[in-house]
Amino acid sequence: MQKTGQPTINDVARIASVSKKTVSRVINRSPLLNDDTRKRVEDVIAELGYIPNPQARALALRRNFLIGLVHDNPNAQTVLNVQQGMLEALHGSEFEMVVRPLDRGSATMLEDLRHFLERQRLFGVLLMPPVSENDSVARLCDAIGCRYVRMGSAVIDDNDHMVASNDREAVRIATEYLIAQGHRRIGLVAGPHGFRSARERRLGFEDALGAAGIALPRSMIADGNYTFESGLAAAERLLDLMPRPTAIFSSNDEMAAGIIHAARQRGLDIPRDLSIVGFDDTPIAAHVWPPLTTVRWPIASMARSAALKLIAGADDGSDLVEEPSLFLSTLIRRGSVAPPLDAETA
Amino acid sequence: MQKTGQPTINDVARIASVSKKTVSRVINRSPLLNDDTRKRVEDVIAELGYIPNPQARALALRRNFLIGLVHDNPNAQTVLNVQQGMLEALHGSEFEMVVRPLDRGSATMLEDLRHFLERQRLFGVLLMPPVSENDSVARLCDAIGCRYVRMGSAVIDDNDHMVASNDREAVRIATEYLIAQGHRRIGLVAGPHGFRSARERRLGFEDALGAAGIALPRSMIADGNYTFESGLAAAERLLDLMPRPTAIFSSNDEMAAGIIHAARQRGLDIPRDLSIVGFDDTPIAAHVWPPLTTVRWPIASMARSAALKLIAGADDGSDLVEEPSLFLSTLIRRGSVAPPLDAETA
DNA sequence: AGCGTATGGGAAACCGGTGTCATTGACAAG
DNA sequence: CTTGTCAATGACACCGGTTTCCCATACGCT
Repeated sequence: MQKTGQPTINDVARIASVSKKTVSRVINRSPLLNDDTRKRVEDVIAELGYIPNPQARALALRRNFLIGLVHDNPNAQTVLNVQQGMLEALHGSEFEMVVRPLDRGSATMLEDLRHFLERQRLFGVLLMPPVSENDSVARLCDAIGCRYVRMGSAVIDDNDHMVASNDREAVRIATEYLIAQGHRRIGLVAGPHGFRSARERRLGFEDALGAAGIALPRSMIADGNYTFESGLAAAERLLDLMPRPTAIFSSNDEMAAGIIHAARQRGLDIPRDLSIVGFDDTPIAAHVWPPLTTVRWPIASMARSAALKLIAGADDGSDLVEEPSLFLSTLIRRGSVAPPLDAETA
Repeated sequence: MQKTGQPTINDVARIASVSKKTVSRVINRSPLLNDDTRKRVEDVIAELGYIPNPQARALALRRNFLIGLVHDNPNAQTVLNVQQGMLEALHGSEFEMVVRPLDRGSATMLEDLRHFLERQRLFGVLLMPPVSENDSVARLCDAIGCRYVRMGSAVIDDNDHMVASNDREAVRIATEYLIAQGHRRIGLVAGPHGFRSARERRLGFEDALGAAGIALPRSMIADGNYTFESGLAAAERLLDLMPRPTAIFSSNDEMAAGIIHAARQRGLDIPRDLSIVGFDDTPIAAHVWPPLTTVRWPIASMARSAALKLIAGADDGSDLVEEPSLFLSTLIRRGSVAPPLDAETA
């Protein structure tokens, strides 16, 4: 009877006149193998174009080779950067990536995730912010026995479960840069409540102002939710102030684009009348006019590292190089910052 | 001995005092079952929280429940919209989505894909443009026995394997709109060679001009490659012309943003001095100033439909509703188009 | 009562791998 | 010449489902 599908381990074993087990040993690079035998089996494998069936392997090994990406991040570029970083790490391994967006705000979010994890029995999941900041999600993974690594803007878990950037420090440095340019009235467009990144960035902002002895009236802080529109609305509030700020730090680029928009509508020139610093260094930052000075967040590298952490120890050759847990963001200087006008007159 | 993992079909069978096969029948809703038995088994399943192991199922059924998304599209928003549409379709089914970016231009691209498909034995793949336009990829899927559906901007395969938008017609309508506003010198920023969408959009543009009896000198066409930078460069070429165009159709939004950028650098006012129409309706279109008049491409719906086509017939309850194969793009009018100045003086 | 037939349900093989343990032969040590 | 050790390999059960086939019972009919 003609076999229809791909060759199996049995075909290889039969043709090479060895047992399945020996073929299995060849595949798994067992050291206890005669070189002649190995060669013979390898030849047959090559000739047949045999590829082990991952489903069967998964069943026998009682674990599968799927890594989940769980996210509820609204920014497409960010999500795709993470995907790219993950896939880079998974490339060459036997793991594949399955993507699971979560509906933040949905009451059944946790239940959905549990269902997903239990059904698919994933080898591990990578948690993207903001859902990664949710401790009950991490506890759920633990309870189910699913490995996980969280990405975030501050260290909120042990090194094996965490890959973080130093948002607070990065924003402090960015703000210090504005201060060094001579700015004293600096506004903040904050991120949404409940986002750890929003909090870290705000703290970094306050750190810098505090260290420079600059007062931060509540009116200089406007809330946003990381969207273009919210940035626009926040900027309108800030630009109505008398005197108005000479610089604004925006907690992400998307909102910074909204701020630019708002400033332009009032006929303000950037950076002459208003300096702006963003965060993320998404493509939008380089595409607005003027190009945005912003903080670059090494997101793909973080995701890559997170994925490597996840599959570390999964026998398949991945060396036990300790993956870093902290990634440093850097300030990218472009054209949206200049000294304030009133500094020149001083 | 304490079982460590999740309950299996054997546990259910033992506790319900039936055979594995009967449990299997319950799971698969076999009609030849006594209601009492069914109830009893269902109770045990609920009590244990039993969930069938997809790996074991995949092995026994000789097929798995993974749908691949194969893409080499540089636009993050587009890719994510497709993912969202796919996941919508897959939601509630037992299928999961695995993502596979391809390195267009890589010589081993086809070999990489073959390797991926053979190893993972995917149930099916969804092909995004531009790779979906590559016939050898489709043939590869056929040869391997992997189902596939292609997304594209023109019908290039039979309805079972294709979900298309009507780019040509949509661009014709968009261009007719520019003509109706009074424009006669209209430039085109074309997409990259080898992209079907680029060709279709160009053809639609030419259709409209031809029907209106407007000549299209070669100089009015500038090549781009769908990136912001290429749009900027193309616009610089077009805006150097004497007389310069009063309107430009850009084959996508990203390049349109570049055109806006270039126009602004020359002190041109949009839309007074230059009207611009884009394509895609990505978020960028609403965020540039002025908001971009563009063609909206129902990409998530297309992806949803494509995924439904893929899993159609996979027993699991999905009705045999015939999924549409052609999706209509629509013109979204925003602020980047106005009548030309010289029309007013005429 | 005897018999065919439909229906519910079980035993065992199978899917394609891996783990455990036994077997074999070669060789060094006693 | 035995015995022990070790390297190389095979036999067989197992992972958790599905499929095939077969049996037992209940029912309708003559």
